[in-house]
Amino acid sequence: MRIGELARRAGVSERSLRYYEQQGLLLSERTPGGHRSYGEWAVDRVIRIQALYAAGLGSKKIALLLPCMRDADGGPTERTTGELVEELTAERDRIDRMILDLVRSRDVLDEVIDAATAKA
Amino acid sequence: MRIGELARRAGVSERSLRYYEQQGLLLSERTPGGHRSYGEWAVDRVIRIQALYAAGLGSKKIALLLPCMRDADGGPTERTTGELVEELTAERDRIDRMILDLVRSRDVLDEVIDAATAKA
DNA sequence: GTAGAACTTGACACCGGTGTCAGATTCAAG
DNA sequence: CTTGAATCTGACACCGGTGTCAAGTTCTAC
Repeated sequence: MRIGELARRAGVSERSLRYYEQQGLLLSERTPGGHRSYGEWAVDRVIRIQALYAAGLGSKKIALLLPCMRDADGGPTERTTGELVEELTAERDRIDRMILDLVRSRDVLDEVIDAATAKA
Repeated sequence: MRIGELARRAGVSERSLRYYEQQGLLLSERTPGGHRSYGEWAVDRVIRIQALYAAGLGSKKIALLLPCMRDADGGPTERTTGELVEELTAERDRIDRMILDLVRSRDVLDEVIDAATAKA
């Protein structure tokens, strides 16, 4: 499939897909004319990339992490090095804290919403 | 207390505190010489502001939301308008989705970490 | 009074993923 | 062919909370 379809199916812009490729997160075959061409595996990968971005990871960390993930994209599943494990653990802990903060903020919002809704 | 102590106790920079004030999120008394002075309530408020920022809300939304929160700061707890409730509900749903994404990303990280750790 | 820490305002820069525009090229269908 | 849609590369801008520096003022303790 080509970039337009991938963008639509993965729910991101074409701009972002080209950016991901530039960051080394997403490979593409090329047609003789230079247009990008993707296999089915690309959809899942892009969605995963999005999730990691949303989790606050930067391109570099994601680039290190992706090859270590056993996936449907048949990647080589590289050996995770000790140093990387440390970084990933730090990221996981950061995400855990972020989740706690978010839950609290959501509860605060719920409280306000409930108070306003049940003001009957 | 003054800005330095507040910054230390709330875990943010003085820069941020001045910015919050500029955005109308944090009031301060002033000494005759113009230095900011805060009561104890400020610590909780700043922490709450931080949590909302971390949840992806912008200054304007937070400014609308803060007066509606019943708190230890003795704020007037303004009436939440219908329009605001809609916005807040949208924010809450967005945060919910964000939490789900984060949990999934964290689980992915855990998987990679476990795989690398238990490779014995 | 006086020294040094703390505070003031104002300005400039950054980050990094994304939007968007321009101009050129390619693809697919008639 | 030809034509219109799709894609290509490259560049510029944005956002918005925060870091940081500069020059000046205030506070506090001796």
